[in-house]
Amino acid sequence: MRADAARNRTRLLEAAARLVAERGAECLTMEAVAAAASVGKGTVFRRFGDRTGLIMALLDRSERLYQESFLSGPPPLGPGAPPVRRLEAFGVATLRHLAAHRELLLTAEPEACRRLDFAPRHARIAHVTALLREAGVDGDTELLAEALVSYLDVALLHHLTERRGMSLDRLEAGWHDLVARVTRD
Amino acid sequence: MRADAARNRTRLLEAAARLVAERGAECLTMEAVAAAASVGKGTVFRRFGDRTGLIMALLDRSERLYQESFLSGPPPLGPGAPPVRRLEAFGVATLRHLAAHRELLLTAEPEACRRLDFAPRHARIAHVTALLREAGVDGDTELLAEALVSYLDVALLHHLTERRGMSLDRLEAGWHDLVARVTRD
DNA sequence: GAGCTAAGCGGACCGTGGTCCGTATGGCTT
DNA sequence: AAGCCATACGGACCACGGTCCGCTTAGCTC
Repeated sequence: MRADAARNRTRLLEAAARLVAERGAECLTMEAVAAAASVGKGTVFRRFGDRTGLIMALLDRSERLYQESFLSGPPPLGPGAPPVRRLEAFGVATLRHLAAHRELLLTAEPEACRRLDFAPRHARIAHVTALLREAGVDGDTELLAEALVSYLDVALLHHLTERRGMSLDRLEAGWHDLVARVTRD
Repeated sequence: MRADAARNRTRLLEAAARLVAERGAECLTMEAVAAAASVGKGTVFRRFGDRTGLIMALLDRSERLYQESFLSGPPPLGPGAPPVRRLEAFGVATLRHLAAHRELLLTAEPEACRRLDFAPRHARIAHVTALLREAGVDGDTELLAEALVSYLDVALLHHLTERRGMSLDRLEAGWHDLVARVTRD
């Protein structure tokens, strides 16, 4: 990547972050970001592909931390704790991660529906599948993982907390319950 | 509703159905429907609110039939069979319903993500909640229903069958497994 | 440092969903 | 039959995501 491209990339990310901070995620239009970074609109698209790509780039740092925490962090989230315990912690961590970035993720989702195969989800599926197997769950663990991870969804989280008035605590308890039901033999 | 409005409504629905049949769901743009019905674009929006509304109207008949089948149809889907058996049948019926209208539903979904509260989903949640209680499942049945219904999602179905190459049979088996795990005590 | 070329840039342009508002008319009242 | 007005119409208009392509420039080569 050429120097000017790298510079523009960081300028765009900074401008985008500033926009979100000052005016909310809804004002994060591609044109506004371009203008705020004093750059052409085409440049934004070349750097990030599309709106979802830009948002993913914005969340990248947080996503890495989150991912590391369950892949190699301390127990009970990371390795060292029994698999079911890790699964419980994973769901809670994920719900909180989603809640923290809810605003941004929701404005990205329209595109992401089609992108149910985007990288973060893949990682979650793989992780849950591994934990289920480790826990000795038999049957179609891959599909079971898909079902479980579907519960850990921003849109669902948003719907249940905002529209249906459920607390995050309740969702977390729901996850514990779900894991317990699925893993007991 | 005035007579001309009613006439335009049916003309629009016919035009939309024709468009989908002839050129696929992707060509179902609001402007194309308006043109095909020889009507102004504004009229389409007034009648159906937005694109999702139009698509829901298009699927309304099928949705009613589907809904009736599990609310008052013959067992094991309808009343008469034991609740767990009905739950199993419900999932299979829903997966097939979704698969049948996949194309149309997918092009509507972008909007529908925000609309996790749209009527059909409500009905499904209510139904599953009732069956879980009837089956003697204790705990947060409402939330458990949300988790189960999240598995019955067009976008997920599409992803798993097209992108991951799973068969519909496998998804149905996965539902049976899920129900078994959740309801056993 | 001149010349070359791939990489990058930017903004005009397009399609689509959705809004708005001035105009037309169905159909009720008298 | 005439008058009235709520209802409905239609298309110009807007915002935004995304594409395209002719122009610019970083930075390597000689």
